Amino acid sequence: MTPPAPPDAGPAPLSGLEGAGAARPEVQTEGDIDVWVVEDNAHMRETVAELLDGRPGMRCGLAAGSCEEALDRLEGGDVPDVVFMDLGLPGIGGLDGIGRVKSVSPSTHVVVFTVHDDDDRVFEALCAGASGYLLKPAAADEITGAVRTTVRGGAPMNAFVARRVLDLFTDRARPKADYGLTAREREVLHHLVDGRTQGEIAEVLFISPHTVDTHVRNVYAKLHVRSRGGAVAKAVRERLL
Amino acid sequence: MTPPAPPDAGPAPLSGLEGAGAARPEVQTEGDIDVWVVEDNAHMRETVAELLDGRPGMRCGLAAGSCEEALDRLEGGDVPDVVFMDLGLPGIGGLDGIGRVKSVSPSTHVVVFTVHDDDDRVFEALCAGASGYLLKPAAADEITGAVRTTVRGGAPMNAFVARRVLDLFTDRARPKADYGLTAREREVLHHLVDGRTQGEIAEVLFISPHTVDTHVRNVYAKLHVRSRGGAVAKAVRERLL
DNA sequence: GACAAAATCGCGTGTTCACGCGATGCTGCA
DNA sequence: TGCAGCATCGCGTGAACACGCGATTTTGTC
Repeated sequence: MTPPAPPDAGPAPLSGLEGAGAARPEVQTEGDIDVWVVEDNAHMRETVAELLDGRPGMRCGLAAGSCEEALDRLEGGDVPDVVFMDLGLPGIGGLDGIGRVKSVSPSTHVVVFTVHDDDDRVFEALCAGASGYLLKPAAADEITGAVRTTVRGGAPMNAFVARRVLDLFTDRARPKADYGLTAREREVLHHLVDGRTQGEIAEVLFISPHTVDTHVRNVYAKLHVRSRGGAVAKAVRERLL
Repeated sequence: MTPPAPPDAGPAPLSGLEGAGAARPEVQTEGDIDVWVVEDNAHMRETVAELLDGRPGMRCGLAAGSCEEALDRLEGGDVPDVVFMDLGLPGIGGLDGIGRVKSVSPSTHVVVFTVHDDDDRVFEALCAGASGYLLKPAAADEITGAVRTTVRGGAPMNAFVARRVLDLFTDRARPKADYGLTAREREVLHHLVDGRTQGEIAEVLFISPHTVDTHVRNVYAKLHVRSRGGAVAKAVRERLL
């Protein structure tokens, strides 16, 4: 887990909140982390952009109001290190935007930045390739910290989003239909998934092939399928074993 | 994501580090969060236990050196809110321990507390039902924060563990063997998974059943299976579609 | 333009499957 | 004491499958 310690300008100095457009250092070294902000709310966009530009070791290379704008720049050849992506965007939504950004530039880390924290959006965003999930409102240090964490190979998200991720991916949420299969039927189904023929199953279970046949029929009936392929697919997909 | 705001005694007062066994308040209200610590290193165990007992709103109900000890108490009827579980334990290991604790008391949150952060252990721990993953060494506030976060429905873990979780569950890490299937073969395989017969597939694709048969054979050869069930299972399990 | 890979089509044969229509025991439960 | 649910066994039939051994055409690439 030891962070690979890539581009980082050391611990962020306690610089406090930057004043509105005051004298900010315009030095943008090539080694800086290039962060793009895609956010339709102009005020929020500017605030974040200024925050990023005001911190050493990072800069805001683009503050776009839409995915289209960012994608244009991307296809132009520019490649940011991190993209902060709002989800509630006009035109190409943020969820689609994540996938498009990643397909054009797989090395770019996309961090979702949104007020929405429902299961579906979290799930889809992460499946689309997001490397982090930040909730608005976020403190300045949360945002800059997320940038540094991300380029170091971490996935910034709070504990509640993390829990959602866990629940989503470990199926604790899923009801897990069982179709009323008996133990014996499940056992037979298991062998079917392993690619065995009815005859082979009969040998393994020390029962008649006819009995296996009966079990298979019952499984088909309960799973509402009419073929081996359908039964196996349903069993694997819905984890009925 | 709004935390359901359950038992919580407000923000932890900045109590500093507690002195060694000094006069600590022995008030243990029934409403306190009951935390058990399972950790074979006596010094670490005592340190954490004292930390927990020293904070308002929580108490350490058990400081055990082994899973067996904790499981005995569990089966005796005691049910903690949170269990801090070390992974490198003698006897029943921590990974097994998680599953056992959860099976006896599903409502108990198990938080892993370990120095190990490799993929396999993180994966197995979370699959076994862990609600969080804390890395040693951890600051006092990290530990008590993790307790509060957990009972509020969060999953405490740092950004690097979170990234591991993401990578593990979204298969970004997995090489994703493709067995050299051609586009057409993948298409046919897809229909097989959907439970269609070769004749039906032929109709859908406007080709001869013989051609479908050939494709199916090639798929079998490439997947090293000799039956429909085997092919479908492999396709679904390894996401070849 | 040659060559390889892929996609297409064909036949025959033995095996396995899906399903129709039975049947007998055993167990738990009302 | 039923009676339902489960597991077991049996036979027959037509369809689908797995595989052996061909073939031609299309497509892409060097």
